[in-house]
Amino acid sequence: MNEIEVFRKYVKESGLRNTPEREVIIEEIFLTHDHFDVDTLYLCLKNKKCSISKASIYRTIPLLIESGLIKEVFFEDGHMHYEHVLGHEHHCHFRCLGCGKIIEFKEDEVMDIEKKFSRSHGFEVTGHKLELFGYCRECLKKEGKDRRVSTVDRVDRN
Amino acid sequence: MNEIEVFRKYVKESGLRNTPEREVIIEEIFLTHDHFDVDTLYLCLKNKKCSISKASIYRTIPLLIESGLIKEVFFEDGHMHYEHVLGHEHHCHFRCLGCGKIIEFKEDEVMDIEKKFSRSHGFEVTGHKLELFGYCRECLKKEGKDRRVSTVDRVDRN
DNA sequence: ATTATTATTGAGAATCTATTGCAATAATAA
DNA sequence: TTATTATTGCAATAGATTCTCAATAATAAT
Ligand SMILES: [Mn+2]
Ligand SMILES: [Mn+2]
Ligand SMILES: [Zn+2]
Ligand SMILES: [Zn+2]
Repeated sequence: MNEIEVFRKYVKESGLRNTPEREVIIEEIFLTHDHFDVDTLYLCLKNKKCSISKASIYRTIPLLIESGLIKEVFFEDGHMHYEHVLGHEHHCHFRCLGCGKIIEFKEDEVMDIEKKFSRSHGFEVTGHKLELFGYCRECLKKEGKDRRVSTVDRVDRN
Repeated sequence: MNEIEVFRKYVKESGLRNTPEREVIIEEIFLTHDHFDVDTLYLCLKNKKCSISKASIYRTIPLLIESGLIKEVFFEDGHMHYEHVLGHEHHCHFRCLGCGKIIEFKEDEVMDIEKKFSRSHGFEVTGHKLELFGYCRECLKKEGKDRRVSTVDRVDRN
């Protein structure tokens, strides 16, 4: 099932109605694999044949989340950013404090942390969000200061 | 050095000026160890002898972050929430999707993830933010459905 | 201690994101 | 084809944060 089919199914099962506006929004979102936000999405659609009101976009976002198509990634620059869920396996993010670049990476060890916490607290853990931050290679080079450690692990953080 | 002393040092070194308003804000923040947000901080101060304008609070927050006293924890309910850095060792958060409760916990394994990522990418990782979410014991009990797994680990998530 | 410099304050205006009311429209079911 | 009512677009609104500006006050220099 592609994103449109998933959404149609969700809409039907929820007693909602599908509309061309909603499908256009979904198509635009899934045109790339990038993170996105409401405003750039709105402007992209505006610069094409089909312009859709911001209100409709804002009203569609929760439906896309509810239907499992997208999710919130992070709040930045005063507004929320989203990313695909369908067709993307779960991943973590690294944010460069120098240039703002976001790098995605896959990490299984977090599952161990989930399990450990779940076991020790008797909670059910359904997911996580992990963000690392620091400085990317380019930014380190730019600053002249090379990465402090290379093969040897860094010691004592705090 | 306590929080006031740290801030005075920061202010001096940065060529800024210290003010009673700023010290009152800092004192109020460090009165408890809880997460906080601008509005409740503003109301707390208003309900005491010393009322301080919201503008000043908003202008002080970045200074407190810059001086290493506090940091952003998460954006929720339409506004940012903060927590202490000074006097609090780094920790992760669990958020109950049922009741909204936040649980703090300490976790060393994330350091391994940092190191692993740092090594494999040649980046310098300076920190991280890990949030788990799911359902707390009370919410599981309330729902009748007990935690799915107890001693045996849960398998296959996605 | 006095004065000069200029960062900071408070009040309100302005901005920005996100939500909502409402009349017109259109998707579904009968 | 008709009836029902969810959805749309627009404008109004709410809420958080920033900004403007005149008055104030913290520091540095007399
Ligand atoms: Mn991502
Ligand atoms: Mn915390
Ligand atoms: Zn960078
Ligand atoms: Zn709970």
